[in-house]
This record gives sequence, structure tokens and C-alpha cells, in this order.
Amino acid sequence: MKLVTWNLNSIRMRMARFVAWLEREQPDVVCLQETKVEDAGFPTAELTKLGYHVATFGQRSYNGVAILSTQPLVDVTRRFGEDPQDDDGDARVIAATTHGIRVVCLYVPNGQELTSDKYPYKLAWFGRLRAYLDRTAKPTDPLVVCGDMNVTPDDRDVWSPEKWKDQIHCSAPERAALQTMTEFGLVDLFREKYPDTRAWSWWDYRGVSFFKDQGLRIDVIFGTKSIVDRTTSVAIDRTARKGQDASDHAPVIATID
DNA sequence: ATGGTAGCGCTGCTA
Repeated sequence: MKLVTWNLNSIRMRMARFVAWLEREQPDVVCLQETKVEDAGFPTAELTKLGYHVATFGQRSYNGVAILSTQPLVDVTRRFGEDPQDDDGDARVIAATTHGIRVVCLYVPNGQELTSDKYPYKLAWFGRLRAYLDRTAKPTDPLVVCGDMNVTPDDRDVWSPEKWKDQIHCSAPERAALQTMTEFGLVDLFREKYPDTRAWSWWDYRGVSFFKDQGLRIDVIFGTKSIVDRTTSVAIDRTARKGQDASDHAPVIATID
């Protein structure tokens, strides 16, 4: 089965291209980020017509996540489910069980820059994520955690480690925070398969970054060991980044037997 | 040299 993660940067702006892509690629599970719409405005009916079960967790203007699946979405949860006092109102986490796999779809806070107050918030968010995984899953489960991590796991995931040194998405504290999540028992499926491949999933809209292939790999599919053992391929479809009305992110596709 | 582009929604914030 094919599982996809894709930051669409507004599902309403992307819908025509997205539907064409779904019809061509026929994925079984799709995790979406930055849908940027409240649930009432999400194109659920159109996707249902294409044969997908749909679970959404959106908000006005910012953030927003969703999961599509050709099989029913069971035990759908939204947020970390921590003490309501800890809820910040951001729609960044949705999870469901489908195709026999627990799927967690994430839109990690961007952080803006290292001096922003959003940066310590981002670092702390990974601690909340780890606590959430500890509460709700086991490393022996068939578990996928995927999404826009807004962190490059290491310098292999950066077009110019020199230019990006100590910049947002690439700082050591962010990478350490991401590691607190993976130490739950998660493996980066792309990096496991391709230790030496340098490939990007995001290119800045500004300037010539896509034209010059100056990108970062920040969209990642992680899996527990049982998922790693079943994964036959992982690909980033950079053609989806080309042309008019493209998201600034490309979809990442894992094939899991 | 703090640019540059895109989306939301209506002024500036977020990325």
C-alpha cells in the first residue's frame, strides 16, 4: 500500500492539481498539512467521491491537518489529548488507525527564527509530541508518524549546510528535539533506504530556489521497526512542485507491503 | 543588503 505525506499549503488553492495527482498515483493513505481551512470548508465530499474516507482537523487561515484513506479511519484523535489547559488551539496533530497501521499526521511549528519566541515553543512541542507517543503507542506497534517536521534531520538533508548553519530548520537544538521523538522507536524511512541520497521536499517560493534545486528535506515519514521491515520504497515526487499553483512542498510516498 | 513569493483575508501575519 502507498502512504503519502504532503504539505499542500492551502487545500482550496491546490484542489484541482491534488485531485489529478490522486487519480494518477492512487495512494491508499494520504496525510495532509497546512490545509488552511476550517472543517466545514474542507472539500470532504469531493474526496469521498474519489473513494476516500476523510478525517479533518482544521482551523481558519493557518495550520490544519487531515488524513485520507481508502479504508475506514478508526479511533480518530485530534491534538495531543493532553490537559485542556495545555491546548494552544493550533490544529497540528491528527491520528487514525487504517490499513492495520496507526497513522499520526503532524504539522510541526515552524519556529520562524532562533531569536523568535516561537522557537522555544517549537522545541517544547517536540517534548509534548514524545509524551503523546509514550501515552498512546508502543514501539512494537505498526506505527507511522509523518508530516512536515520543519526540521532537517541532518546536513544530508540541506542543499547548502554552510548557508543554513544555525538557521531555522537546521539548528542543533531542533535536530536534538526531533531526536527525542525518534528515540521513541521511529526510523526515517527515506534515510534508512537511501543513506547517501540528497533529496529535498521543500523549496522556498521566494527567489530561484526551485529553479536552482536549493531545497531542504523537512517532510518525513517515520515508522516503527515492523513498518521499516515492510517498506519497499520511498520517493519524493518533485514533479509535483513544478509549474503554476504548486505547493512549496512535494509529496513523499512510501510503499509498505 | 533583511530581500524575495505565496496564502489568508483584509492589515499584517505566517511561512
